[in-house]
Amino acid sequence: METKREKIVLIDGHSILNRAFYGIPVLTNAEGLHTNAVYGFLNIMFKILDEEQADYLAVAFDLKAPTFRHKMYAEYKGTRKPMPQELHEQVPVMKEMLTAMGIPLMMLEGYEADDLLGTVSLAMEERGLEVSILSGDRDLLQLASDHTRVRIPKTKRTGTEIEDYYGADVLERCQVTPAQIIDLKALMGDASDNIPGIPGVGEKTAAKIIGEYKTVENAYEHVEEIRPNKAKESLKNHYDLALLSKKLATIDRHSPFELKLEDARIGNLYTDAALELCKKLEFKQMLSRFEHRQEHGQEEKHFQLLEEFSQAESFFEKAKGAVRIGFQTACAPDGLLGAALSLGEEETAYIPVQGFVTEDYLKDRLRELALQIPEPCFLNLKGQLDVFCEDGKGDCSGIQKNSFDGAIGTYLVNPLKNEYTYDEIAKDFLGTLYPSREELLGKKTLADAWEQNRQEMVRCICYQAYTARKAKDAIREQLEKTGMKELFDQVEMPLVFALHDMEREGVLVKAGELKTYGEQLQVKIAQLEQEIYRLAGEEFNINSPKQLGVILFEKLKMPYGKKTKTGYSTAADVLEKLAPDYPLVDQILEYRQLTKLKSTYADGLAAFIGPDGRIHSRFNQTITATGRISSTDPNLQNIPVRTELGRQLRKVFVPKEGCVFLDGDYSQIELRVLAHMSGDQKLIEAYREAQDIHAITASQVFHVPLDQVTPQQRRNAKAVNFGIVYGISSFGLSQDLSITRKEAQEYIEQYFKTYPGIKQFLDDAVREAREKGYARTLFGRRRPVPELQSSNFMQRSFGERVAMNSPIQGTAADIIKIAMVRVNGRLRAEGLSSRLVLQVHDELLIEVRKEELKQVQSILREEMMGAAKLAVPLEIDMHTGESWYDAK
DNA sequence: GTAATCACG
DNA sequence: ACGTACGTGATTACT
Repeated sequence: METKREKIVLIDGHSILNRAFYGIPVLTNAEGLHTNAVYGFLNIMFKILDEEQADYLAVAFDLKAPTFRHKMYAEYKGTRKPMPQELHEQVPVMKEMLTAMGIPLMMLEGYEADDLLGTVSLAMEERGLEVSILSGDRDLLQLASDHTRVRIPKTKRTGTEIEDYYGADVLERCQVTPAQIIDLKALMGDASDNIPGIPGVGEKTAAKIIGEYKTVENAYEHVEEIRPNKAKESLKNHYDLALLSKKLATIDRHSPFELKLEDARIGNLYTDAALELCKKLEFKQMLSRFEHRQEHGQEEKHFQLLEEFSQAESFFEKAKGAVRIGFQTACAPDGLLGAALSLGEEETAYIPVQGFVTEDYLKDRLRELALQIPEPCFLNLKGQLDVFCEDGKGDCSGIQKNSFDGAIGTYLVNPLKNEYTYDEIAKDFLGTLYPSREELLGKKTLADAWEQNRQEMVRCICYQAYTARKAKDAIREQLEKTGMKELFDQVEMPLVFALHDMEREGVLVKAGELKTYGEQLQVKIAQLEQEIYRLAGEEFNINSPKQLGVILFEKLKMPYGKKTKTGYSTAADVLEKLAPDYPLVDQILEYRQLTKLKSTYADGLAAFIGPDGRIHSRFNQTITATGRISSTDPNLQNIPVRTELGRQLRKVFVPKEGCVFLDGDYSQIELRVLAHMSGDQKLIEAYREAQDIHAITASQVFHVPLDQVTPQQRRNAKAVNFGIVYGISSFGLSQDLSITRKEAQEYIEQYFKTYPGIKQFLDDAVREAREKGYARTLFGRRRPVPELQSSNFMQRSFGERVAMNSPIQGTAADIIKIAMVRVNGRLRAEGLSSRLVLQVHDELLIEVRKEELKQVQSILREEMMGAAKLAVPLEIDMHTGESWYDAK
């Protein structure tokens, strides 16, 4: 019987860490420690181990002290470029992690990792093992043989693919033997490894020479035969360099390093120490590996499934005496499946709708409890409010007073998280690791999971109720510590109810007219399509930027402006520059506009019209980094308005019978916020004086009387005003205005000279964000800006713009949220049946009962204008109409 | 699943 | 030298 050869995997530590660092976007833990390289390293390491089922593993690192080969090179030319701080700080962490996993580190004073890999691979091969060397460095190809495989990870668009080289593969793909890789590098050099090579000899020439003469030495024996002449001369002039380069490129396979094989045997990688480190680094996905391997019984909660009516009854009886309860309902599209309640550490139970526990019974009990107990707790309350509101009227006021939503609280504490699920919240505030919903249920719906995987489904719902109750104190503590208690209690929590009301209300859409609109578009699209094919001389997919690029820039040889990662840019701003000269481009722009309207809006919206004829979009409160809300399924915050054809769409959004639309929108709220926050006297006065702020800006910046400002000057001033709000840069402004950077820079300087308070404010905003780690709004909302610590210029610049923009955009978001809460509250308090239906960042749309119009107009005006007391007035424009189109 | 494009504030 | 405006979401093509 043939015995299987044992396998060892050897990893080139710095090389893989380096690849991971540049391949994975910034990742930091709560302490601000960068973790992306360690994360990427572990990912690829696990992938290799899973795939190879190896028996042994060791990782090689260079030591800090200059090695023999470095020294030689240092004599030749300086030292290596230092690695960035963000990577540097991860090296010890990586070593700690490997050590925690019981993986030996191979290091030896005076030798590079390459040498250790070369030495150990040779020794292991001689002992009869199969060797795999994992490295990003092609230098190591010289180590490949029949039993040593060099594995080089490549980052492809589809993910990481690994190129494998045995000895024969090197010959096949590089046209030289592994040993000749050394000679090849000696001639062509390797910048990344600081091998100088022969000047003027690149990859092609080097391959040709080595292909013919096999070694550097032999090449010099026949140096006179070498062609081209340039290469020959360079070789002759740099003999010493060739020898040095060869020495540098040669990996020492006989260093005095010895790996004790038993130390490298792969045991349990998922040790307690590694688990702790993963927790500290916040490697959530990595942690699931630990959970699968170790029985972590200690965290298993006492979750009960109460299937009998009598059990449910007595549980509810006990619940009545509780102070704090965590709630989590389980909803399916067609009704309530059940609910979990968490009363205390050992008292969390799931009660399914079945038998005598009917949906109505359960709802009544839940509502009753939530109204009665002092501290009802939730995660994602808005999604559950239908269950807790009184039937019919949708009145949730009863539970509004005390209820606490931990997901909203967590969002305020850190708005950059992708998810605010129970497992994330437990990790952040309880320091415990619960299996996520995905881990428990996969992609199953709750209803399916209840049928197929009952135990896990119950655990999932119970974890949510449990975490909602358990995490409350820790979250509140953070909110107080960070000065966001008031924002949470007075704005975000009440907003949950306002948003719920809006979602429930929906907005009426004329389905028939929407359909007609789409059909009219389709007719024009078909015509344009034919015209485009005619002008292009062939049929192609106009929607494919790739195909379009080929037609425009290769076939028709139009000058291309920008390039994207994958090809020519066909974005609108590029095409607009071409449109005057090419009728085809003009047609394509129109085609784009029409197809967008058709697919996203005409067809897209139609699919969301419910049985009640209305669209119930979702308004998300935990998505944006700045504090704005977002709208999905469908997005009603980007309905066209800028072009007339698109704007027509708004005619299908109408009030119901007996109602009109009332629309209020803030006039330049962000600039007004800027005027207030900066305290710039000139800008404040400008706003107190007159309406047209852009013209005033132009007048002051360009030193011309207000009545002599040209339209061009006004446009420029307007662009600068926008730029300021976005975190001004001369590049961005020059792009926007199609001027040079220098001119843009002059505008900016002139602007700052006119409004010195603004310059001061923006500088302070960046400085404060850099010092404290976050930007802050007028109402105390925070946005972390970790990019400011980056050593990468581009990322740091981005951080600076964010630090300037977030307080402005965020404060405007705070203000309209306050207005919404107050408007919604007054509509209900004053017994009106008019309701908010949409919010579009600086605009509110209300469906108003006609007889309530006067009263609602006052409410909307008062609450929008009065939402904040600023140094400048908060002006609004208000309109009524029989459609959204008419009300704007 | 990602990239490109384009709709909004 | 670097190579961008801030914040979102939906659709389409393509791998």
